Amino acid sequence: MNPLTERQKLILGLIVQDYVESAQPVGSKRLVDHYGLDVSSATVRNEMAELTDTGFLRQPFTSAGRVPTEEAFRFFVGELMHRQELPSSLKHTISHQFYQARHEVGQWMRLAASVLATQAKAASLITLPQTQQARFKHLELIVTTGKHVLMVLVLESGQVIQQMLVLKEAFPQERLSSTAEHLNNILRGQAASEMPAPPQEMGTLASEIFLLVKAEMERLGSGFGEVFHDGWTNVLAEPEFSEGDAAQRALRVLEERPLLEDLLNQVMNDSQIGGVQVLIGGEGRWEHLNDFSLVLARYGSANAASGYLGVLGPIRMSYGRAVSTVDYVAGLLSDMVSESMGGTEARE
Amino acid sequence: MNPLTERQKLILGLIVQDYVESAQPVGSKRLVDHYGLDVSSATVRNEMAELTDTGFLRQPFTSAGRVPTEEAFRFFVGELMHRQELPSSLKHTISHQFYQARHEVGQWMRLAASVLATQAKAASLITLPQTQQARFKHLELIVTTGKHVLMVLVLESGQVIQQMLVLKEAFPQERLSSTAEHLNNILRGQAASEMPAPPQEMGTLASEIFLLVKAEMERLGSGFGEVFHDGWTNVLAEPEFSEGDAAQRALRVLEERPLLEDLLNQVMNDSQIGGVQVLIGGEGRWEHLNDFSLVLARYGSANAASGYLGVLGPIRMSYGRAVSTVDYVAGLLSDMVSESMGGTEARE
DNA sequence: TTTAGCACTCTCAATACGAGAGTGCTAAAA
DNA sequence: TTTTAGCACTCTCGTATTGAGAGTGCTAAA
Repeated sequence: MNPLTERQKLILGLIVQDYVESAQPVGSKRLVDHYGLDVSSATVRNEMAELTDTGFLRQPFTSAGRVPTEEAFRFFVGELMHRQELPSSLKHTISHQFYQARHEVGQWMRLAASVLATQAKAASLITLPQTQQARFKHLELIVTTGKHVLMVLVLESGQVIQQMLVLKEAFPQERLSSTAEHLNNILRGQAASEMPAPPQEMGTLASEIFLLVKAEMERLGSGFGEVFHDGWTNVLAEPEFSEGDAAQRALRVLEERPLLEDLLNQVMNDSQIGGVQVLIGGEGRWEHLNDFSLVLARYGSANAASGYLGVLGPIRMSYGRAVSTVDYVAGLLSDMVSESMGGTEARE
Repeated sequence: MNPLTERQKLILGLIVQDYVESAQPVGSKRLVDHYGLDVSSATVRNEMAELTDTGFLRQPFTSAGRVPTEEAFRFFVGELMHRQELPSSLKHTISHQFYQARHEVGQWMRLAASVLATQAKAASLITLPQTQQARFKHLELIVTTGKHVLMVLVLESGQVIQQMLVLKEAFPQERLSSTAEHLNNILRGQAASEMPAPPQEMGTLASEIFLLVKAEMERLGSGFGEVFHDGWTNVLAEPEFSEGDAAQRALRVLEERPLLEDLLNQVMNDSQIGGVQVLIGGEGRWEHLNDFSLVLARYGSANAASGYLGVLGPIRMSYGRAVSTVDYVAGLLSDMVSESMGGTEARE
């Protein structure tokens, strides 16, 4: 209830720090010995008793050391933690790697997943950058052989969708090109929701393609598409998951798509690009995350495409490192998005 | 040494079957009771003692039941197993789902991973279909805004590569289209290895794009690209992985790319499309797979693109189900590949 | 060759016990 | 009033012990 004294904050911070490193309950004596406190262990014990009453610490059993509660981690993240920025030499290396991967979105994603996982020593998740509302930009139809036609659909956000179509009959490339050109003129700048039914006078070929384009843009609007990830072995290596079903529960976040979509929508629904959200434990809402924490951010640019990224680790994770890593990578990806899709903001 | 008698084969088969279901060592009495053998448990014990000498069974400790060795599973898969085909109603449902996903390769992959994981109750892995040698088919350059240009590169295998380029100066669409057309004429049908250096007389823009195309096609040639997967929770749910580091070792197959590439290259190097390879235990060569088995197949069409797919589960897995599932899905994907890239075989 | 019978072996679960760690409390010191 | 030393107390964890039970291997008879 009462605000914590400075000394209590110090002790709480040290307990969190020690527990994060050791995964062991922390005792009063250990605290005094290792961190050179200028009070005795008895004094620490008194403070610890108080912190236990306040709900920040708990004892696994009568005479073990103390373990921080989820509440303590939330307090730590909110008020005690200081970021552990990546060394700038490392930042240079990383941004150089991103520069080399600049051409292909899939490569950014894999790289970002790998960097997040390695630096935060946790599992990482990233969704593809997507627009709120997909808008048509350009359509290209390319004959491959006979009835097989490759449809390449470009959205204003820069997303590209490719589909292989098998038509009922073969058409020459010129016919397909002119059809594509025709549709380009009709559809440019439109969202799926604004598209009418194909006009009566439109040819069979054109209206078939029209409907495919519309259907595909509608499909794009739902869900996050592919989710990239890395570093699950980091999580499985943590002692708290060496037995029991916790690890399995966490993997469900990856494999049961609705779970992840629900989670991101609820946690990030009002978050701006630039901030980092920390979810500690299931927060009573997500049982399968009961022993895990998530550090999440949104990246991209507000009026073009944006996506989510984050790391998942044990509650006992190094938040200082995780938050600054997530923040840094989110910034990098935001730069990548606005650079490579640079034109799109000009629509304003 | 001596070939097994029919009765020994029967008993070995039953032990494997029972152990797969129960995950418990199998005793002689249990065998007689549950499977209605018309011999006594003492007789079974004698046979079991012999099978133990031969190396097909082992006892976890002096007086537990018997557990099949890896050798036994290999024998089982080779000679005793009968496939457990999926019910045909299920096959219909599945092939219908594939039909609906026919337009986009990523969707096939996700669907196939999901079907494999669900039906074989194991983790699934699939690589994208790729050609041995990427051949240029078509290039398209699309202005997005100002200096930002989208490059769409189509290969004869049907693969499409998209890249966002930022040029040094802005060009009008017509200029880019004619450059693309020019390159299309020069490069059609060529593999990266056959491409010369860009001719001197070629313009700066054209040769810049030329080099990008070449570099990208070379990059494509190495590695499997993205690997789709599903069903790791199935594996983590197995009792043998509830503790220990086995689960972590298995996930490394996914997260350490060279491991997977090495594995697929060695196991599948001479395999034809149509066959199923079974890898039981690490086979002494892959330590991290020591407690796991893999059922692998190649799909695609020999002269167009092909890829690998398979499931990973405990050694104690239901091979009958896994083999027929992998085989069935491989067949489906092969059909998808040859249908959607149908034209390509015509090159012959 | 098969089978009944039986002694034997080894695991697993339950129990007991001591060492050790860390606490909470009390009373003295600052 | 706050801090500290001292100490009894509590509880876990590792080790040792024990008994029940499961399943075997062997022997001798069918």
